[in-house]
Amino acid sequence: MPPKTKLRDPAAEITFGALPDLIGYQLRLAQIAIFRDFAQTLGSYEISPGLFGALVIIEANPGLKQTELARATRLDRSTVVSLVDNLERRALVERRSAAGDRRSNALQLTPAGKALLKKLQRLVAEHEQRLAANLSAKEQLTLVKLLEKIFPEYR
Amino acid sequence: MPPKTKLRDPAAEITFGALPDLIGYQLRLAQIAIFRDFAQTLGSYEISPGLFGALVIIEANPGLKQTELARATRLDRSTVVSLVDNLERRALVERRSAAGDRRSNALQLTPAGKALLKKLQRLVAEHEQRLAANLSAKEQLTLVKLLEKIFPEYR
DNA sequence: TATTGTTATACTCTATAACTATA
DNA sequence: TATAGTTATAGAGTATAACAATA
Repeated sequence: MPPKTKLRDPAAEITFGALPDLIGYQLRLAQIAIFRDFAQTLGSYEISPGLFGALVIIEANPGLKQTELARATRLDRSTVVSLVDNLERRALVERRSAAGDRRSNALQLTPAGKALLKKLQRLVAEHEQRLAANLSAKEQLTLVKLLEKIFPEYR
Repeated sequence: MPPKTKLRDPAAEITFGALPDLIGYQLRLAQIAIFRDFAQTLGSYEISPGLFGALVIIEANPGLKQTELARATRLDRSTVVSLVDNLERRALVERRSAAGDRRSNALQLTPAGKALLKKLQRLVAEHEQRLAANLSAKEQLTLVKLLEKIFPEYR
């Protein structure tokens, strides 16, 4: 007799094979959930995790060039152009002329950008509390430390 | 004098403000690196983490319906249509007629699908070893356990 | 009425390649 | 020659809404 695939009991639970043991899989699942909560938390502001990160980096490094922002965010230079377009259209970021190199832009938050970022940071802190609701303070620290050990050579 | 934004020293390193302490941020960084290594590892096979996960789930639950696959992968039903189209076009998955309900498809791996999945699983195991290269066996286990505690209500 | 799969459509995120202006 | 920013374009991945077939 040829080997036939045994079909599953349609009433049975779906199983996930070896997936749940994979770090990559659990990380992806966690991120899907995190992304949804993030979007819901910042709902009215139309700010993605990527845009939030860019705002934080620009605030921490006022005057940085787009190429530097691209490196810091792991995005292509061309992708950063639309990202900055987006933030500038909303008057959160300004492209200033950089002192000493007329090719590059010096990025800065506008006062409105700074004010918005303050609000966002409060909301993101709440979001972090929610995602870590089942983790002790010590576990949260451990988690960050372990995540930092994944492909540290690419950071 | 009006408060002026102090520009950063152009020779200085870029800093990341409060981002590195955020679980969500570290998770995103880790995932970007993992995704790139995954793609490189499975390079010639054109299989994304999502497609790999779908193959594993179909193998573990032969005969499952598209709607069930959608739930398991956290994708919309319509997204699963193109996912299955993709795998069926490559003769890795078959849509069989489901016994007892002519609306639904019973999904199964083809022999070619099973053979490919075996190869992929070996490659993914290598990929996991690489991403966890800096983690002890105990740390790997801890990491998975901690990740499972993030928004468990969405799993 | 409700569910399954499907289609048409659109939106977000991202990259590659080619261009320009400056260095 | 090389770099900074830009544009045009394309591809992946995803979702929403409306529909036909079937339950």
